Amino acid sequence: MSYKLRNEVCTLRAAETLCSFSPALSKPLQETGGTSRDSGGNLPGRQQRMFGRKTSGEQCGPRGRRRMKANDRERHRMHNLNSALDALRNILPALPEDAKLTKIETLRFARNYIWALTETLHMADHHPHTAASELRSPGSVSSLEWDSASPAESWSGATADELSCIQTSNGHNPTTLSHHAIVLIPLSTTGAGVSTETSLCRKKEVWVS
DNA sequence: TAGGCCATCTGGTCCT
DNA sequence: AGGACCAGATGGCCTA
Repeated sequence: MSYKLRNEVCTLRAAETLCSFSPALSKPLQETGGTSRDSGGNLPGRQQRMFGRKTSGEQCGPRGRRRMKANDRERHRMHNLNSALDALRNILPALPEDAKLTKIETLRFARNYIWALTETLHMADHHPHTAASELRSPGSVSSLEWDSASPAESWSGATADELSCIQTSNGHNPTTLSHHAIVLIPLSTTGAGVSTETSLCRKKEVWVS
């Protein structure tokens, strides 16, 4: 089962569980819960257990109603947060269709990506005459953790103006992506003494399309 | 089977 | 008072 499908099932069950608590709440969920995740599928085990769980939201009375409203808002808030993450994933460089970054991966990759772009701009200011035609073929490879917490440190092997473009694995199975890499193929401005390829990769494995 | 990831519920805290 | 935000808890699914 793909990552995406797994989450579809998960959200579906939660949605239907919610409906079981209060049919009235199913509407906002369908409207905002955003996404295709809320449609289709059957209702296996997890929901059965959720049905059985006694929550304060199930209780009638003012307190129970307040809790249910708060739960609804919280759910809505988290859906918005996830939508923002999806939007962020969409503007990150060319990931394969099926490959969805996890939340933490998305944030870390975005951070690293921004860092790379910033450094590229910075170096472009210092070397305005540098042309894309000077792109060289990759040579040595230095592997870096894909979700490195500190891009500036992790990418110290390459000067900033080397970081020019980003490629990704084009594997179709999302689980394969976790074993492959997103690779920054650098531009060389001087052609001397610099590493020619820097990668963001997971599990120390570099894969270049 | 353990670990990772996820959605949801929940109570506390802060803000308007 | 009510909403937003946060972090902990819970439980399901998947992969290695």
